[in-house]
Amino acid sequence: MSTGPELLRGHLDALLLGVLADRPAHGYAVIERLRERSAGAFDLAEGTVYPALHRLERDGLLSSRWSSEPGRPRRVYSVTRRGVSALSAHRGTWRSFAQAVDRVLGESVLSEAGR
Amino acid sequence: MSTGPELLRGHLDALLLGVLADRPAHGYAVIERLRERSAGAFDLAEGTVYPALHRLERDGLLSSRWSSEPGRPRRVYSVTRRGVSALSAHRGTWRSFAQAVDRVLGESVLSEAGR
DNA sequence: TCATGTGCCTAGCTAGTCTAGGCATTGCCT
DNA sequence: AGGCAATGCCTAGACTAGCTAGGCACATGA
Repeated sequence: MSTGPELLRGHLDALLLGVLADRPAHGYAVIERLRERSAGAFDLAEGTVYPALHRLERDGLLSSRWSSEPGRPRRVYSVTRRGVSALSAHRGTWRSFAQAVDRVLGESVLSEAGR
Repeated sequence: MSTGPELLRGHLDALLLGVLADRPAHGYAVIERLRERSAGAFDLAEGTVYPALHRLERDGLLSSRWSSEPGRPRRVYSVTRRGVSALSAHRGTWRSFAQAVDRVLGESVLSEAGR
């Protein structure tokens, strides 16, 4: 990740559900889309994404099927109904989190200049 | 934390520097200020905050002295010059991170409604 | 005197992410 | 034909930041 390590912690599920809510995709494509959508900020390793996808499927937020299209076999993931509502919850959580950080980081902007 | 576990990962240093940049404080007060400023979103355990303060001091971003005022002994932390610039860097990192998450989470808002 | 709030601290756990590997297919270039 | 890069899947184990759960001491007021 170009934004620095560790920042992602706890937000990955939301991001994966976010890209997949748009339209289904296989793991490799998820990584690319995440990189594109974030303008390069999220450049995740496969070892980060695949286990997370598996976990989300195990928890019923994603479902997968093997693509029947010719060429390399791909596991295509879709967001389930439960996944959609989980994403919606994640969005709310993210908003409060971001707002809280903004408040803490923002309120001392003025005092910063006077140092 | 009321916003959920794990989300804080990697953002704690920025938050601590943020509250202390306003004015120096001792650990216990840092926790209270964080709770107030975030409107209850960040309600951190002492076991989270104290080790982090120690680490920041070890890294030269904070300095501490024992309060000479009557009453209970308190270790009061101030942000050092290096801490101020670290905070500024953290602000930049936070902005790109938040922007990237917003982009990933935001772009599928419309498609969410049609489900 | 006994509980509650304040205030400091740390050892060890937990869990999500990352590292570092492995494997197979496709397509291109020489 | 051979080789290499890109695609595409996977997992075991390491790493580490934050959390749990405990300890200690003083102040205050009931």
